[in-house]
Formats: sequence, structure tokens, C-alpha cells
Amino acid sequence: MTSGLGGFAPKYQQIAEALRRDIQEGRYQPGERLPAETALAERFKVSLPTIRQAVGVLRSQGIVESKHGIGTFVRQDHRLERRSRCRYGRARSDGKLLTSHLRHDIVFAGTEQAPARIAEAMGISEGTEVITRRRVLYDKETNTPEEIGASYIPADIARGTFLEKRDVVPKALFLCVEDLSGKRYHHARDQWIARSATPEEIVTLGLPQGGHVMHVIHTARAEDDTVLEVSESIWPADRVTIIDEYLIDQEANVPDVPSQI
Amino acid sequence: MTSGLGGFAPKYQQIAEALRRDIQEGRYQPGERLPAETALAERFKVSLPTIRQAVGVLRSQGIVESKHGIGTFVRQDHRLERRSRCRYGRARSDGKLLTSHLRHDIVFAGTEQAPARIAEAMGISEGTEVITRRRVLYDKETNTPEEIGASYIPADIARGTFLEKRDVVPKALFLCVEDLSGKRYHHARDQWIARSATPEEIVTLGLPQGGHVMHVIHTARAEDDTVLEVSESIWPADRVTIIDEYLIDQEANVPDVPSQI
DNA sequence: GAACTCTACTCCTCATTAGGAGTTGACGAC
DNA sequence: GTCGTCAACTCCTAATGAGGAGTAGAGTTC
Repeated sequence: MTSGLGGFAPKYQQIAEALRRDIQEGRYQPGERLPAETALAERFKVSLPTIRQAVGVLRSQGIVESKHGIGTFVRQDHRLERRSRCRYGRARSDGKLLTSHLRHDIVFAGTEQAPARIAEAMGISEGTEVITRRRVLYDKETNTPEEIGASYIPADIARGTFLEKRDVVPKALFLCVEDLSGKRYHHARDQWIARSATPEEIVTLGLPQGGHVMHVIHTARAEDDTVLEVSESIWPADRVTIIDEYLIDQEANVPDVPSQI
Repeated sequence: MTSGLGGFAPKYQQIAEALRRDIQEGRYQPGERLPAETALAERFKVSLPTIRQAVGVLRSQGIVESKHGIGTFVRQDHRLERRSRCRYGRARSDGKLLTSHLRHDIVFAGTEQAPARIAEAMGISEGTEVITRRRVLYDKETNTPEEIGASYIPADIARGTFLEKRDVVPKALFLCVEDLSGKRYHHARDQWIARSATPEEIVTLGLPQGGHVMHVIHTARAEDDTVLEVSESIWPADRVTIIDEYLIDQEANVPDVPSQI
């Protein structure tokens, strides 16, 4: 059966579009519950699976969130701003973390075999042992998880040190690594990707099924190019905006790589 | 009915997981067609809608792509590297674009009312007229769309100039703007977000339903802080990796904003 | 050989039906 | 008042059936 009157798009898409408009025009406020699926089915005069398919579209777009047994709610799209650099700064070498509004939860510290993506960033072969420190960062007020993070330090720098202990470090991690290695952080390479969340990330970050994450792998090197630390951070993709502010250096050498004009 | 033997996850998730493993372990190669849905339904001994739901999971993760009337195919996950800065560089002021391997298709040039996000970046009110140049970039070899882009130039700089004409500009756009404004590009602010694609983006970039994009808004200013240009670029999220290489300046002032440690 | 048609195959849409599982709030027993 | 029970409500999973629409290839006709 075709939809007959009006639209040429499938019914479920028309319904998704109608609901999306309702939300954008404020008929359903952020945080508010949508009518039950059965009610929507009646309102749009379609069957329940069609409604579910329509709501599924909105879910996959992060516009609404369904809670089993409770209802479907309009999500508020709050994006937190994140600086893309600004990881370091001796201005804060008092030991105060840059992220003091977040609660740091160190979930693991010890020796691990480097996963492929980290090994590649470090320039070592997959499975080589590295010292790993994993953390989850929570908003202190709302107590919601905001970030999954991990730092990987080469074994020859950190093996047998306090970095293998699951304690809070006395000062910013990079300062500890500088002390232990005798070298200073000099240059870095950040690698950003957006991808769909893994099942573990969905659980840890409280994401909806099929949610996406922003994933950055940060490789910090000394002046002699040895890797001092690889760290990664993972955020819910729809809760962050990455901000990067910089001076334009028109004289800089331009690598011959793809880039937008 | 519960799934009975073995798994505790829903059937469709188990099937999605099984297929995902098959793909990752190479039993289905990139570009290859998956068995038809009816065949899969028989193999997994479930009904067709359940198979469709399972395949839908893989689709939403960008692992496979379905083509109506043809079949479902394993996508190859090629991410192109993009430099996050490197927009400028007089080293190339011969006029050669940084993106010479891409075909630039200027789809619009003229006066428009600034959309909200652009107005905010420019510090003007929504609806103010700006000179807009929209483009779509195609890979010269495969002829596939790789990027949607647009540049917005304040009317007092570009109104009545050749920038309103839908022609290729004689040299890099920022050099034209510098000539017209009499000011030089000095500093910039980039704003990255990952979000789900709009219907237009899905069509233009050839994305699967529910695909995601990486969206950057780039605001370039002169030394006196006036905005010279706001430009935006949109890529398929699963086809790009953003690369950022830089020197670490530990003495820099650290803004008091959220940031990973 | 070239163009057309027709068929078989593919994925897509939608209705109907059934039961499972989590949450909330009202009610009654204590 | 407090606690536990239970019913009503919510979303979730799954099967079945029917038809629609796009594609490719075999076969036929010219």
C-alpha cells in the first residue's frame, strides 16, 4: 500500500519528520516525555512497528532517548566545549589538574599489551608491554560520566614506578613522565575520529544504543622524537564541541596532504 | 519467547555480532555482497524482520551498506587524513589550491542571509546578509563527493565584487579576501562537531540513511579581531581522520576551560 | 549484433499479533 | 506511617504475511 495522500516518503520517515518538527518548534520540550508509542500509533493512524521505526530514526539521531518501561524523552543537546590542545601548561604545575571540575576515577593502572591503535601511534609492535592508566571522568555535580580516558607510557620509562599503582599521581601526569624519563614534552600529534560507540563505551558513558563517540589519540614526543606518552580520550559525540584557537602562520610549510581550502 | 540456548542478548544483536565477526575475520571481504536477507534468515533460523533489524545495526555502524534491489555489501573503512590547520600558506600563493587532487564544484555564489551558526561565529545577528560561496569537492579519480564546503564573507568586504560570481577565483580565496579587505588573516578559531547528517547531506555526499558527518566551522580574523571569513567543511564522519601536529608550549596561558588531562 | 521485454532476485515498507520486561503508583495489610 | 503487593503503563523483542520497487540478466525479437 502506498501512503496515498500527500507524501512520497515512507510513512515512518514522514512521522519521524513530523515529530522532529514538533520537538524543534517546542511542542515537546527537552526532558519531556513523548506520548506513548500506542498513543502515537493512534494519532498517526499507523501500526505500532511503524511508530517504533519512526522513533528509532529520532533515537539514532540523538534527538530522543527511550527508557524501557518509562517512556521516550526529548534529549537536550548540550555540547560542552573542549580545547583541542591545552593539555599542558606549567602555569598549572602546582599540580592542579586542568579538569578540576571533573571527578577522576582511575579504573586501572598497570602493565598491559598495547592495543593496535596505540602500538601504531607509539611506533612499536602490537602486544608490546606498556604501562597503562585508565580513567573515567565524571561531572562532579550531575555525577554523569563525561569521558573515558587512558594514558600509555613506554615500559622503559614507567615500569616499576608509582605510575603502575592505582593511586592519584602527585602532579599532572606529564610532569611525572618528564621526571621519570629525564626528557621534556616537545611536540605532539593528535588524531581525531568520530565513530560509533563500542558496547563497553555505551555502558560506561551511558549512551543510547548505536550512539557515536569522538575519539582522540594524542601522541606526545620529546625533542629527539622518542614517544613519552600516548593518551586517548573518548567523549559522547553529541555532547562535545572541539575548539581550536590559533595564530595563522602563512609562512609555514604546507605538507602536501588533503586539506580544505 | 526468550532466545533459549546460549545468549542473553536479543537475537538480532547476537546475529549482528556474528555477522560483524564474520566481516572482521575476513569471511566477507570489503566490497563483497552478503547473503540475501532470506538466506540469512534461513541460516540463523529467525524471521526476516529480525534479520533486517540485525543488518540495520551494522548499517548504522557503517559496517555494511544496502542497495535496494541489489544486495548488502561490506563497506571498506578508508579514512582519509585531514590536517586540521594548514588552510593557509603563502608557500602556495602561486594560486594552486591545497586540495588540487579534488575537483572543486562551486554550486552557489552570491548574497544570502547568514544562518544561525554562521551568524554566531561572525558575531552578527541571524539573517544579516553575507556573501556566500558554496562548493562540493569530488575525488578526481573516483568522482565521489568527499566534502561539502562553504565560505561566508562579510558583506562590507565582498559585496559587489567578483566573489559574488559563480566563477573560480583567480587565487586562494583567503588571498582574495585579504586584497579586498586590506587586512591580513591573523588568527582563527575552529569549532568541530560530529553529528548525524541532514537529508541534504545524505544526498549530496551519498551517505547511508542515518550517516554521520564531521562538521567544522572555521572563523578567521584580522589582527584587530574583525572577522574576515567564516568557512565550514562537512565530511562523512567515517571517512576522515583529523590530524593535528604541533609544538607543545608549556609556558602558554591555559584558559580555564574543560580539557582532558 | 543491438535493442527490447520479461523474469527472478534483491531490499523496502507496513499491518497484525503475541508475549516479555522494566517502572511507577495506588492500594491494602501490618 | 511503613512496607509490600499488584495492576497499569511503558518500551522491547519477535513471528508472519503481503505487497512494492529497484536491478540484473536471460531470452527474444528485430
